[in-house]
Amino acid sequence: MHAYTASRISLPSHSAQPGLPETFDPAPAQPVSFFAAGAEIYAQGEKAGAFYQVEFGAVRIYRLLADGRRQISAFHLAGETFGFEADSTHHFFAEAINATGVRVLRLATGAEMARQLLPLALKGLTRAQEHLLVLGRQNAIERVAAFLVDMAERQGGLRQVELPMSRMDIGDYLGLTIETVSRVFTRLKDKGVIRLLNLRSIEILKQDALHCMSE
Amino acid sequence: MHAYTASRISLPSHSAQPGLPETFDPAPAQPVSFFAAGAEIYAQGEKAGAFYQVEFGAVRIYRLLADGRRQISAFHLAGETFGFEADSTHHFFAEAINATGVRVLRLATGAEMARQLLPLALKGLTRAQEHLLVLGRQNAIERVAAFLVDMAERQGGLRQVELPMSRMDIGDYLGLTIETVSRVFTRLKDKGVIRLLNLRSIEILKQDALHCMSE
DNA sequence: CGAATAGTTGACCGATGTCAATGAAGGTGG
DNA sequence: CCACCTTCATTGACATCGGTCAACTATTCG
Repeated sequence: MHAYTASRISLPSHSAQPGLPETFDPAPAQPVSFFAAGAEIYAQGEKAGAFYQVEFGAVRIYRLLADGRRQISAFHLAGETFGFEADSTHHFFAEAINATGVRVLRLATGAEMARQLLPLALKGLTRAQEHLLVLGRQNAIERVAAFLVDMAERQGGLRQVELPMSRMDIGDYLGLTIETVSRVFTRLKDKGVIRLLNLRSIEILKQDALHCMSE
Repeated sequence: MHAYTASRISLPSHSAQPGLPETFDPAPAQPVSFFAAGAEIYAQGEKAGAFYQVEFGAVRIYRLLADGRRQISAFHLAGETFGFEADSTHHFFAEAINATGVRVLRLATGAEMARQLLPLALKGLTRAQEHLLVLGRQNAIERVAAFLVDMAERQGGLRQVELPMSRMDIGDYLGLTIETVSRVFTRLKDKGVIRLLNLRSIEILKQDALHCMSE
Protein backbone atom coordinates (compact mmCIF):
# COMPACT_ATOMS: atom_id res chain seq x y z
CA MET A 1 0.00 0.00 0.00
CA HIS A 2 1.88 3.02 -1.23
CA ALA A 3 1.04 6.56 -0.22
CA TYR A 4 0.73 9.32 -2.75
CA THR A 5 1.09 12.89 -1.57
CA ALA A 6 -0.35 15.46 -3.94
CA SER A 7 1.33 18.81 -4.08
CA ARG A 8 0.77 21.92 -6.14
CA ILE A 9 4.09 22.14 -7.87
CA SER A 10 3.57 25.30 -9.82
CA LEU A 11 0.77 27.63 -10.67
CA PRO A 12 -0.63 27.83 -14.17
CA SER A 13 -0.30 31.03 -16.12
CA HIS A 14 -3.87 31.76 -17.15
CA SER A 15 -3.03 33.84 -20.16
CA ALA A 16 -3.92 33.59 -23.81
CA GLN A 17 -1.27 32.12 -26.03
CA PRO A 18 0.24 35.06 -27.92
CA GLY A 19 2.19 34.31 -31.06
CA LEU A 20 2.44 30.58 -31.76
CA PRO A 21 1.27 29.22 -35.12
CA GLU A 22 -1.85 27.16 -34.56
CA THR A 23 -4.12 24.91 -36.51
CA PHE A 24 -7.39 26.57 -37.41
CA ASP A 25 -10.09 26.32 -34.76
CA PRO A 26 -13.68 26.93 -35.89
CA ALA A 27 -14.77 28.00 -32.40
CA PRO A 28 -13.86 31.52 -31.31
CA ALA A 29 -10.34 31.44 -29.88
CA GLN A 30 -10.31 30.47 -26.22
CA PRO A 31 -7.50 31.15 -23.78
CA VAL A 32 -4.79 28.53 -23.42
CA SER A 33 -3.37 27.84 -19.97
CA PHE A 34 0.08 26.44 -19.41
CA PHE A 35 0.91 24.00 -16.65
CA ALA A 36 4.31 22.78 -15.51
CA ALA A 37 4.95 19.10 -14.90
CA GLY A 38 2.96 18.04 -11.85
CA ALA A 39 0.85 21.20 -11.72
CA GLU A 40 -2.75 20.81 -10.65
CA ILE A 41 -5.38 21.77 -13.23
CA TYR A 42 -8.28 21.25 -10.88
CA ALA A 43 -8.93 19.43 -7.64
CA GLN A 44 -11.66 17.16 -6.35
CA GLY A 45 -14.32 19.27 -4.65
CA GLU A 46 -13.56 22.40 -6.64
CA LYS A 47 -16.30 24.18 -8.50
CA ALA A 48 -16.49 22.96 -12.10
CA GLY A 49 -17.45 25.35 -14.84
CA ALA A 50 -15.36 24.66 -17.85
CA PHE A 51 -13.93 21.82 -19.83
CA TYR A 52 -10.50 21.47 -21.27
CA GLN A 53 -8.82 20.47 -24.48
CA VAL A 54 -5.20 19.35 -24.41
CA GLU A 55 -3.09 21.39 -26.85
CA PHE A 56 0.18 19.68 -26.04
CA GLY A 57 1.53 17.57 -23.20
CA ALA A 58 -0.47 15.05 -21.18
CA VAL A 59 -2.90 15.06 -18.28
CA ARG A 60 -3.81 12.51 -15.61
CA ILE A 61 -7.26 12.29 -14.04
CA TYR A 62 -7.30 10.55 -10.67
CA ARG A 63 -8.89 9.99 -7.34
CA LEU A 64 -7.35 9.30 -3.93
CA LEU A 65 -8.35 7.11 -1.03
CA ALA A 66 -7.97 8.49 2.49
CA ASP A 67 -4.70 6.61 3.01
CA GLY A 68 -3.14 7.93 -0.18
CA ARG A 69 -3.83 5.09 -2.58
CA ARG A 70 -4.37 6.61 -5.99
CA GLN A 71 -6.32 5.43 -9.02
CA ILE A 72 -5.75 7.19 -12.30
CA SER A 73 -8.96 6.82 -14.29
CA ALA A 74 -7.65 8.32 -17.50
CA PHE A 75 -4.75 9.90 -19.33
CA HIS A 76 -5.48 12.62 -21.84
CA LEU A 77 -3.11 13.35 -24.70
CA ALA A 78 -2.98 16.19 -27.22
CA GLY A 79 -6.34 16.79 -28.88
CA GLU A 80 -8.39 15.06 -26.21
CA THR A 81 -11.00 16.72 -24.03
CA PHE A 82 -11.72 16.32 -20.33
CA GLY A 83 -13.15 18.03 -17.28
CA PHE A 84 -16.93 17.77 -17.72
CA GLU A 85 -18.80 16.65 -14.61
CA ALA A 86 -22.24 15.39 -13.71
CA ASP A 87 -22.89 18.30 -11.37
CA SER A 88 -21.09 21.60 -10.84
CA THR A 89 -18.35 20.02 -8.71
CA HIS A 90 -15.18 18.25 -9.78
CA HIS A 91 -15.16 14.68 -8.51
CA PHE A 92 -11.56 14.03 -9.54
CA PHE A 93 -8.16 15.64 -9.66
CA ALA A 94 -6.55 16.69 -12.92
CA GLU A 95 -2.80 17.28 -13.15
CA ALA A 96 -0.39 18.02 -15.94
CA ILE A 97 2.02 15.12 -16.34
CA ASN A 98 4.54 17.18 -18.27
CA ALA A 99 4.65 20.76 -19.43
CA THR A 100 1.16 20.99 -20.85
CA GLY A 101 -1.08 23.51 -22.57
CA VAL A 102 -4.84 23.23 -22.28
CA ARG A 103 -7.47 25.29 -24.00
CA VAL A 104 -10.12 26.26 -21.47
CA LEU A 105 -13.62 26.11 -22.89
CA ARG A 106 -16.13 27.93 -20.73
CA LEU A 107 -19.37 26.06 -20.35
CA ALA A 108 -22.28 27.53 -22.14
CA THR A 109 -25.54 26.05 -20.94
CA GLY A 110 -28.29 24.87 -23.17
CA ALA A 111 -29.08 22.36 -25.80
CA GLU A 112 -26.36 23.31 -28.26
CA MET A 113 -23.66 22.76 -25.65
CA ALA A 114 -25.20 19.44 -24.68
CA ARG A 115 -25.16 18.43 -28.32
CA GLN A 116 -21.42 19.04 -28.47
CA LEU A 117 -20.60 17.52 -25.12
CA LEU A 118 -22.70 14.36 -25.33
CA PRO A 119 -20.48 12.45 -27.76
CA LEU A 120 -17.44 13.27 -25.64
CA ALA A 121 -19.19 12.11 -22.49
CA LEU A 122 -20.34 8.90 -24.17
CA LYS A 123 -16.87 8.20 -25.53
CA GLY A 124 -15.46 8.71 -22.05
CA LEU A 125 -18.08 6.40 -20.61
CA THR A 126 -17.23 3.63 -23.05
CA ARG A 127 -13.50 4.07 -22.31
CA ALA A 128 -14.08 3.91 -18.57
CA GLN A 129 -16.22 0.80 -18.89
CA GLU A 130 -13.60 -0.89 -21.04
CA HIS A 131 -10.99 -0.02 -18.45
CA LEU A 132 -13.18 -1.69 -15.82
CA LEU A 133 -12.74 -4.95 -17.69
CA VAL A 134 -8.97 -4.54 -17.58
CA LEU A 135 -8.88 -3.76 -13.86
CA GLY A 136 -11.47 -6.33 -12.86
CA ARG A 137 -10.47 -9.32 -14.92
CA GLN A 138 -7.02 -9.08 -16.47
CA ASN A 139 -3.66 -10.05 -15.01
CA ALA A 140 -0.54 -7.91 -14.95
CA ILE A 141 0.78 -8.82 -18.40
CA GLU A 142 -2.61 -8.38 -20.02
CA ARG A 143 -3.03 -4.99 -18.35
CA VAL A 144 0.31 -3.67 -19.53
CA ALA A 145 -0.24 -5.10 -23.01
CA ALA A 146 -3.67 -3.47 -23.21
CA PHE A 147 -2.19 -0.20 -22.06
CA LEU A 148 0.55 -0.26 -24.69
CA VAL A 149 -1.89 -1.19 -27.44
CA ASP A 150 -4.16 1.68 -26.40
CA MET A 151 -1.29 4.17 -26.28
CA ALA A 152 -0.06 2.99 -29.67
CA GLU A 153 -3.51 3.40 -31.23
CA ARG A 154 -3.93 6.88 -29.79
CA GLN A 155 -0.59 7.83 -31.31
CA GLY A 156 -1.54 6.77 -34.80
CA GLY A 157 -0.66 3.09 -34.62
CA LEU A 158 3.06 3.62 -35.10
CA ARG A 159 5.62 1.12 -33.92
CA GLN A 160 7.25 3.65 -31.65
CA VAL A 161 5.17 4.75 -28.69
CA GLU A 162 5.89 7.65 -26.38
CA LEU A 163 4.96 7.17 -22.74
CA PRO A 164 4.71 10.65 -21.25
CA MET A 165 4.01 9.28 -17.79
CA SER A 166 6.15 7.63 -15.10
CA ARG A 167 6.03 3.98 -14.07
CA MET A 168 4.14 5.06 -10.99
CA ASP A 169 1.49 6.72 -13.15
CA ILE A 170 1.22 3.58 -15.26
CA GLY A 171 0.91 1.47 -12.11
CA ASP A 172 -1.76 3.72 -10.67
CA TYR A 173 -3.65 3.56 -13.96
CA LEU A 174 -3.46 -0.23 -14.19
CA GLY A 175 -3.97 -1.04 -10.51
CA LEU A 176 -0.41 -2.40 -10.17
CA THR A 177 2.75 -1.39 -8.31
CA ILE A 178 5.71 0.17 -10.06
CA GLU A 179 7.71 -3.00 -9.40
CA THR A 180 5.16 -5.15 -11.20
CA VAL A 181 4.98 -2.72 -14.13
CA SER A 182 8.75 -2.78 -14.35
CA ARG A 183 8.91 -6.57 -14.22
CA VAL A 184 6.29 -6.90 -16.96
CA PHE A 185 8.20 -4.46 -19.18
CA THR A 186 11.28 -6.59 -18.66
CA ARG A 187 9.39 -9.77 -19.51
CA LEU A 188 7.99 -8.23 -22.69
CA LYS A 189 11.47 -7.04 -23.59
CA ASP A 190 12.97 -10.49 -22.93
CA LYS A 191 10.29 -12.08 -25.12
CA GLY A 192 11.21 -9.70 -27.91
CA VAL A 193 7.73 -8.17 -27.98
CA ILE A 194 8.91 -4.64 -27.24
CA ARG A 195 12.17 -2.74 -27.09
CA LEU A 196 12.86 -0.01 -24.55
CA LEU A 197 14.37 2.90 -26.47
CA ASN A 198 14.60 4.89 -23.27
CA LEU A 199 12.51 5.16 -20.12
CA ARG A 200 9.74 7.08 -21.84
CA SER A 201 9.54 5.49 -25.25
CA ILE A 202 9.20 1.93 -26.48
CA GLU A 203 9.16 0.26 -29.83
CA ILE A 204 6.63 -2.48 -30.50
CA LEU A 205 8.41 -5.31 -32.27
CA LYS A 206 5.60 -7.88 -32.30
CA GLN A 207 2.31 -6.06 -32.77
CA ASP A 208 0.30 -9.30 -33.05
CA ALA A 209 1.79 -10.84 -29.95
CA LEU A 210 1.00 -7.71 -27.98
CA HIS A 211 -2.59 -7.59 -29.25
CA CYS A 212 -2.94 -11.24 -28.41
CA MET A 213 -1.69 -10.71 -24.86
CA SER A 214 -4.10 -7.85 -24.28
CA GLU A 215 -6.83 -10.40 -25.20
CA MET B 1 -10.20 -18.31 -14.28
CA HIS B 2 -13.86 -19.13 -14.58
CA ALA B 3 -15.71 -19.39 -17.84
CA TYR B 4 -19.02 -17.72 -18.38
CA THR B 5 -21.29 -19.04 -21.08
CA ALA B 6 -23.95 -16.64 -22.19
CA SER B 7 -27.21 -18.07 -23.38
CA ARG B 8 -30.44 -16.56 -24.51
CA ILE B 9 -32.75 -18.02 -21.93
CA SER B 10 -36.01 -16.60 -23.11
CA LEU B 11 -37.20 -14.07 -25.60
CA PRO B 12 -38.68 -10.77 -24.50
CA SER B 13 -42.30 -9.98 -25.26
CA HIS B 14 -42.06 -6.69 -27.09
CA SER B 15 -45.60 -5.56 -26.34
CA ALA B 16 -47.04 -2.56 -24.63
CA GLN B 17 -48.18 -3.11 -21.07
CA PRO B 18 -51.98 -3.21 -21.19
CA GLY B 19 -53.84 -2.78 -17.95
CA LEU B 20 -51.50 -2.34 -14.99
CA PRO B 21 -51.84 0.73 -12.80
CA GLU B 22 -48.84 2.95 -13.35
CA THR B 23 -47.34 6.09 -11.93
CA PHE B 24 -47.86 9.08 -14.16
CA ASP B 25 -45.22 9.57 -16.81
CA PRO B 26 -44.90 13.06 -18.32
CA ALA B 27 -43.39 11.70 -21.55
CA PRO B 28 -45.76 10.10 -24.02
CA ALA B 29 -46.23 6.48 -23.02
CA GLN B 30 -43.56 4.20 -24.47
CA PRO B 31 -43.81 0.46 -24.82
CA VAL B 32 -42.61 -1.65 -21.92
CA SER B 33 -40.80 -4.89 -22.67
CA PHE B 34 -40.68 -7.80 -20.29
CA PHE B 35 -37.67 -10.02 -19.84
CA ALA B 36 -37.38 -13.26 -17.92
CA ALA B 37 -34.47 -13.88 -15.57
CA GLY B 38 -31.32 -14.23 -17.64
CA ALA B 39 -32.88 -12.92 -20.87
CA GLU B 40 -30.71 -10.78 -23.11
CA ILE B 41 -31.84 -7.21 -23.65
CA TYR B 42 -29.13 -6.42 -26.15
CA ALA B 43 -25.78 -7.87 -27.14
CA GLN B 44 -22.36 -6.44 -27.86
CA GLY B 45 -22.10 -5.64 -31.54
CA GLU B 46 -25.83 -5.16 -32.04
CA LYS B 47 -27.18 -1.99 -33.56
CA ALA B 48 -28.06 0.53 -30.86
CA GLY B 49 -31.00 2.83 -31.37
CA ALA B 50 -32.83 3.20 -28.11
CA PHE B 51 -32.22 3.57 -24.45
CA TYR B 52 -33.98 1.86 -21.62
CA GLN B 53 -35.52 2.72 -18.29
CA VAL B 54 -35.96 -0.04 -15.72
CA GLU B 55 -39.57 -0.23 -14.55
CA PHE B 56 -39.04 -3.15 -12.19
CA GLY B 57 -36.43 -5.85 -11.71
CA ALA B 58 -32.71 -5.42 -12.31
CA VAL B 59 -30.28 -5.41 -15.22
CA ARG B 60 -26.58 -6.22 -15.56
CA ILE B 61 -24.31 -4.57 -18.12
CA TYR B 62 -21.21 -6.56 -18.92
CA ARG B 63 -18.42 -7.43 -21.26
CA LEU B 64 -16.65 -10.72 -21.92
CA LEU B 65 -13.08 -11.67 -22.67
CA ALA B 66 -12.41 -14.31 -25.30
CA ASP B 67 -11.90 -17.02 -22.68
CA GLY B 68 -15.17 -16.26 -20.92
CA ARG B 69 -14.02 -13.99 -18.10
CA ARG B 70 -16.78 -11.50 -17.47
CA GLN B 71 -16.76 -8.00 -16.05
CA ILE B 72 -20.05 -6.48 -15.03
CA SER B 73 -19.62 -2.72 -15.36
CA ALA B 74 -22.96 -1.77 -13.84
CA PHE B 75 -26.19 -2.95 -12.30
CA HIS B 76 -29.35 -0.98 -13.02
CA LEU B 77 -32.29 -1.03 -10.62
CA ALA B 78 -35.83 0.28 -10.96
CA GLY B 79 -35.94 3.87 -12.15
CA GLU B 80 -32.45 3.86 -13.64
CA THR B 81 -31.61 4.37 -17.29
CA PHE B 82 -29.09 2.58 -19.49
CA GLY B 83 -28.24 1.61 -23.05
CA PHE B 84 -26.90 4.80 -24.63
CA GLU B 85 -23.71 4.36 -26.62
CA ALA B 86 -20.99 6.51 -28.14
CA ASP B 87 -21.77 5.31 -31.64
CA SER B 88 -24.67 3.36 -33.09
CA THR B 89 -23.35 0.02 -31.86
CA HIS B 90 -23.73 -1.62 -28.46
CA HIS B 91 -20.33 -2.20 -26.88
CA PHE B 92 -21.70 -4.26 -24.00
CA PHE B 93 -24.24 -6.90 -23.19
CA ALA B 94 -27.36 -6.15 -21.18
CA GLU B 95 -29.31 -8.91 -19.46
CA ALA B 96 -32.24 -9.03 -17.10
CA ILE B 97 -31.11 -10.43 -13.76
CA ASN B 98 -34.63 -11.26 -12.66
CA ALA B 99 -38.04 -10.86 -14.24
CA THR B 100 -37.68 -7.31 -15.42
CA GLY B 101 -39.69 -4.67 -17.24
CA VAL B 102 -37.93 -1.95 -19.20
CA ARG B 103 -39.45 1.04 -20.94
CA VAL B 104 -37.88 1.38 -24.36
CA LEU B 105 -37.24 4.98 -25.30
CA ARG B 106 -36.55 5.43 -28.99
CA LEU B 107 -33.72 7.78 -29.70
CA ALA B 108 -34.73 11.06 -31.19
CA THR B 109 -31.74 12.88 -32.63
CA GLY B 110 -30.99 16.52 -32.07
CA ALA B 111 -30.15 18.98 -29.42
CA GLU B 112 -33.17 18.43 -27.19
CA MET B 113 -32.41 14.73 -26.90
CA ALA B 114 -28.77 15.50 -26.11
CA ARG B 115 -29.91 17.87 -23.41
CA GLN B 116 -31.86 15.06 -21.75
CA LEU B 117 -29.25 12.40 -22.24
CA LEU B 118 -26.16 14.35 -21.20
CA PRO B 119 -26.81 14.33 -17.44
CA LEU B 120 -27.44 10.58 -17.57
CA ALA B 121 -24.24 9.99 -19.50
CA LEU B 122 -22.24 12.17 -17.12
CA LYS B 123 -23.71 10.42 -14.11
CA GLY B 124 -22.78 7.09 -15.63
CA LEU B 125 -19.28 8.33 -16.35
CA THR B 126 -18.77 9.43 -12.75
CA ARG B 127 -20.08 6.09 -11.49
CA ALA B 128 -17.77 4.14 -13.79
CA GLN B 129 -14.76 6.21 -12.76
CA GLU B 130 -15.56 5.70 -9.09
CA HIS B 131 -15.84 1.99 -9.74
CA LEU B 132 -12.36 2.09 -11.30
CA LEU B 133 -11.00 3.19 -7.93
CA VAL B 134 -12.65 0.21 -6.27
CA LEU B 135 -11.32 -2.30 -8.80
CA GLY B 136 -7.87 -0.78 -9.08
CA ARG B 137 -7.03 0.00 -5.50
CA GLN B 138 -9.31 -1.67 -2.94
CA ASN B 139 -9.05 -5.10 -1.39
CA ALA B 140 -11.79 -7.70 -1.16
CA ILE B 141 -13.40 -6.44 2.07
CA GLU B 142 -13.35 -2.84 0.89
CA ARG B 143 -14.91 -3.83 -2.42
CA VAL B 144 -17.77 -5.73 -0.85
CA ALA B 145 -18.32 -2.99 1.73
CA ALA B 146 -18.40 -0.33 -0.99
CA PHE B 147 -20.84 -2.45 -2.96
CA LEU B 148 -23.19 -2.89 -0.01
CA VAL B 149 -23.04 0.82 0.86
CA ASP B 150 -23.86 1.69 -2.74
CA MET B 151 -26.75 -0.76 -2.91
CA ALA B 152 -28.10 0.53 0.40
CA GLU B 153 -27.96 4.15 -0.80
CA ARG B 154 -29.70 3.30 -4.04
CA GLN B 155 -32.48 1.63 -2.06
CA GLY B 156 -33.14 4.66 0.09
CA GLY B 157 -30.56 4.10 2.80
CA LEU B 158 -32.61 1.54 4.69
CA ARG B 159 -31.00 -1.01 6.97
CA GLN B 160 -32.33 -3.88 4.92
CA VAL B 161 -30.84 -4.23 1.46
CA GLU B 162 -32.10 -6.47 -1.31
CA LEU B 163 -29.48 -8.03 -3.55
CA PRO B 164 -31.27 -9.05 -6.72
CA MET B 165 -28.14 -10.62 -8.17
CA SER B 166 -26.24 -13.86 -7.51
CA ARG B 167 -22.85 -14.16 -5.82
CA MET B 168 -21.34 -14.74 -9.23
CA ASP B 169 -22.80 -11.44 -10.47
CA ILE B 170 -21.40 -9.67 -7.42
CA GLY B 171 -18.02 -11.28 -7.98
CA ASP B 172 -18.00 -10.32 -11.64
CA TYR B 173 -18.92 -6.76 -10.69
CA LEU B 174 -16.20 -6.48 -8.03
CA GLY B 175 -13.46 -8.37 -9.85
CA LEU B 176 -13.54 -11.22 -7.32
CA THR B 177 -14.46 -14.90 -7.35
CA ILE B 178 -17.69 -16.16 -5.82
CA GLU B 179 -15.64 -17.90 -3.14
CA THR B 180 -14.01 -14.66 -2.06
CA VAL B 181 -17.35 -12.82 -2.06
CA SER B 182 -18.81 -15.59 0.08
CA ARG B 183 -15.88 -15.51 2.52
CA VAL B 184 -16.13 -11.74 2.90
CA PHE B 185 -19.87 -11.97 3.58
CA THR B 186 -19.12 -14.53 6.27
CA ARG B 187 -16.43 -12.30 7.80
CA LEU B 188 -18.76 -9.31 7.87
CA LYS B 189 -21.42 -11.50 9.45
CA ASP B 190 -19.00 -12.82 12.08
CA LYS B 191 -17.96 -9.27 12.91
CA GLY B 192 -21.60 -8.35 13.44
CA VAL B 193 -21.54 -5.75 10.67
CA ILE B 194 -24.27 -7.38 8.61
CA ARG B 195 -26.83 -10.11 9.03
CA LEU B 196 -27.83 -12.46 6.20
CA LEU B 197 -31.62 -12.61 6.22
CA ASN B 198 -31.53 -14.95 3.25
CA LEU B 199 -29.30 -15.36 0.21
CA ARG B 200 -30.68 -12.28 -1.50
CA SER B 201 -31.19 -9.85 1.34
CA ILE B 202 -29.00 -8.55 4.12
CA GLU B 203 -29.48 -6.29 7.09
CA ILE B 204 -26.81 -3.71 7.87
CA LEU B 205 -26.22 -3.74 11.62
CA LYS B 206 -23.24 -1.37 11.81
CA GLN B 207 -23.68 1.31 9.19
CA ASP B 208 -20.62 3.28 10.36
CA ALA B 209 -18.33 0.28 10.38
CA LEU B 210 -19.41 -0.59 6.85
CA HIS B 211 -18.87 2.96 5.59
CA CYS B 212 -15.49 2.97 7.26
CA MET B 213 -14.47 -0.28 5.58
CA SER B 214 -15.48 0.99 2.16
CA GLU B 215 -12.97 3.82 2.84
C1' DC C 1 30.47 16.02 -10.93
C1' DG C 2 27.45 14.75 -7.36
C1' DA C 3 23.04 14.40 -5.33
C1' DA C 4 18.34 13.36 -5.86
C1' DT C 5 14.89 10.95 -8.25
C1' DA C 6 13.22 7.15 -10.97
C1' DG C 7 13.55 2.52 -12.42
C1' DT C 8 15.08 -2.39 -11.98
C1' DT C 9 15.84 -6.67 -9.73
C1' DG C 10 15.65 -10.18 -6.06
C1' DA C 11 13.80 -12.55 -1.85
C1' DC C 12 9.97 -13.29 0.61
C1' DC C 13 5.05 -13.01 2.05
C1' DG C 14 0.20 -12.72 1.95
C1' DA C 15 -4.28 -12.05 -0.24
C1' DT C 16 -6.97 -14.04 -3.40
C1' DG C 17 -7.66 -17.64 -6.89
C1' DT C 18 -8.25 -22.67 -7.77
C1' DC C 19 -9.95 -27.09 -6.83
C1' DA C 20 -12.79 -30.00 -4.25
C1' DA C 21 -16.23 -31.37 -0.89
C1' DT C 22 -20.26 -30.16 1.55
C1' DG C 23 -24.53 -27.75 2.50
C1' DA C 24 -28.72 -24.99 1.42
C1' DA C 25 -32.33 -23.47 -1.60
C1' DG C 26 -35.52 -23.56 -5.23
C1' DG C 27 -38.06 -25.73 -9.10
C1' DT C 28 -40.48 -29.70 -11.15
C1' DG C 29 -43.00 -33.63 -11.53
C1' DG C 30 -45.12 -37.36 -9.37
C1' DC D 1 -47.49 -31.53 -0.88
C1' DC D 2 -43.41 -33.82 -0.83
C1' DA D 3 -39.17 -35.80 -2.77
C1' DC D 4 -35.78 -35.42 -5.78
C1' DC D 5 -32.65 -33.05 -8.50
C1' DT D 6 -30.33 -29.12 -10.02
C1' DT D 7 -28.33 -24.93 -9.06
C1' DC D 8 -26.24 -21.81 -5.95
C1' DA D 9 -23.57 -20.79 -1.87
C1' DT D 10 -20.29 -21.95 1.74
C1' DT D 11 -16.13 -23.82 3.57
C1' DG D 12 -11.48 -25.85 3.56
C1' DA D 13 -6.80 -27.01 1.65
C1' DC D 14 -3.51 -25.53 -1.25
C1' DA D 15 -1.24 -22.80 -5.13
C1' DT D 16 0.01 -18.62 -7.23
C1' DC D 17 0.31 -13.93 -8.66
C1' DG D 18 1.37 -9.71 -7.36
C1' DG D 19 2.69 -6.79 -3.25
C1' DT D 20 6.27 -5.50 0.13
C1' DC D 21 10.77 -4.57 1.49
C1' DA D 22 15.37 -3.84 0.36
C1' DA D 23 19.44 -3.37 -2.44
C1' DC D 24 21.22 -1.82 -6.48
C1' DT D 25 21.43 0.85 -11.02
C1' DA D 26 20.34 4.44 -14.21
C1' DT D 27 18.93 8.96 -15.26
C1' DT D 28 18.23 13.72 -14.61
C1' DC D 29 19.17 18.13 -12.88
C1' DG D 30 21.62 21.52 -10.45
